[in-house]
Amino acid sequence: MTPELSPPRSPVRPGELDRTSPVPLYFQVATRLQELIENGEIGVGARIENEVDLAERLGVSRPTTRRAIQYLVERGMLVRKRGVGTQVVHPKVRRPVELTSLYDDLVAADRKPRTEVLALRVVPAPDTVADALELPRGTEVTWIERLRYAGGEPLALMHNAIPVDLIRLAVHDLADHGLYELLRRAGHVPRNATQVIGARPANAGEARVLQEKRGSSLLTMTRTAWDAGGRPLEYGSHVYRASRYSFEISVSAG
Amino acid sequence: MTPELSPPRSPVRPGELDRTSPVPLYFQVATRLQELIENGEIGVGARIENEVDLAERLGVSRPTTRRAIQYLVERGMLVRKRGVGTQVVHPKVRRPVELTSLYDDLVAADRKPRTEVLALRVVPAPDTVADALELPRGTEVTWIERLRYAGGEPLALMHNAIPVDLIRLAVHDLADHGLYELLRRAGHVPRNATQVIGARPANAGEARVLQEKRGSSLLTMTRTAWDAGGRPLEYGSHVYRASRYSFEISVSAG
DNA sequence: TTCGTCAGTTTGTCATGACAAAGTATTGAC
DNA sequence: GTCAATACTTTGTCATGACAAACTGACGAA
Repeated sequence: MTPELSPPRSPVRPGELDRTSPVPLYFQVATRLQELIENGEIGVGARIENEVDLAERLGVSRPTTRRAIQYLVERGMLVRKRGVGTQVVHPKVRRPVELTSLYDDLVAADRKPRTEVLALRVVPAPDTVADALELPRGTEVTWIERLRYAGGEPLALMHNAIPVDLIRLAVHDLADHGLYELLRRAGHVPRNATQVIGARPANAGEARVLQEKRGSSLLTMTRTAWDAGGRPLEYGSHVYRASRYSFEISVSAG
Repeated sequence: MTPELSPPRSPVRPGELDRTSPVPLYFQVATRLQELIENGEIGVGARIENEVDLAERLGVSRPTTRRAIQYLVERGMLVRKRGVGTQVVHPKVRRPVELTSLYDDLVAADRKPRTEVLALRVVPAPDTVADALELPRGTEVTWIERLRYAGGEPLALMHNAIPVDLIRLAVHDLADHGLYELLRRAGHVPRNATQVIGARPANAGEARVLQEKRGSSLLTMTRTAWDAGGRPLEYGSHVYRASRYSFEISVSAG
């Protein structure tokens, strides 16, 4: 029943820990373990060394080792069973570590994104937008309209609203970078978001800028994003060409 | 800048802890804190008592208190800042605790779901399905086709494949319960999933059963779900009427 | 006023030690 | 041979103690 009972490997060598570093010990251990797993040096299903031995061999305490392992358990790379041990789980279930934006995704997929900024101005927020951003109705927000290209073809028409006091945006910044990258650089790290994804036929204006036929299917997405403290960062209302794009989403419970 | 600096409340009273219970102390503390937060007895933005005092007052060690708080931090209810304290965050950003299925969602929204089972048989898995479920190509799987109604109207056409050795399914079970509920009841708890969401026009057959016009927009979703150990539980390929349904998704990083 | 310094508060990291609970493997009785 | 009891392994829980790092606010010097 038990998978390959390969002899527990030696995951991390003691010399690799740096006690003078500002990086916490548990994090150094976790990072090294993660590398070994991602490089396949500890195969899927294999058991890692038990906590007690690992701690002793590395010269750290058991709680420190435990915390390192726990860190990887929480992001779904390892599973622990009392009385059995700790095993590496299949890579597919691992949780994404950051909230990504379309631009980041396209860059990562080498699809050569380009952004055309259609509008950038400060306007009073419509009620739905103000409610989403938890601002008093009528508060002014930075309003952005962008056309996103990938591989030379139009892909999405994007509308965003951002609280004015959060960040000063310039057209050339938006042309060269994703919105989330700019927010992060300004110290506002998106951490939670709710998205509503739907579909509808394209109207005439959308069909024109997206080079689709009128009536063809579009994916729609409205999103509100918050930082770790629950502060609303961004409201977005976007349409994507369904013929060229789909959402890939990882969900994990617990 | 700081929100209401209400005096730190007394969140948990010492008498509420039961050291003879098999429920871990840290979990008892966490549960009680969670109740207080959800009941609004500790308001959004309010600071909770600091770790050291709380531990002393409850008669538990600081690590135990810390672990309780950490538990709530990880599910997004609390935020900690070194040198500042621990605050309650806005309810909107809290992470869902379970992977829900369409049926559960409809029940919760009181939209009176009904399910018509169109097919339930064992067939050799197509290659894409076998790959998704990590089975050898050609392995037999349980294949389900269902038509899901809500409020008397057709809503979605659903196709699922499930490893045969996982669960024995009966038509009447599927008619009365969601697939995830049945899986959970059989001891297979879905924990992670990847979904790909897209859109396309309806073909003739889909339009007929869903009572839509041919060519109207449909939402498509393919999903693979795994349990905590990384074992594939289910592959699904579904289409939804875009005019009646949209996906609401919470994403959280870290 | 403005800036830096310093003390105080609070969370973050780490070590050591102990016992409990769950699962596995072995042993022994029948 | 089968089954139950036992020993062993491994993770889970909890306590105590210590110091570090980040933030706040008050104070004082320029």
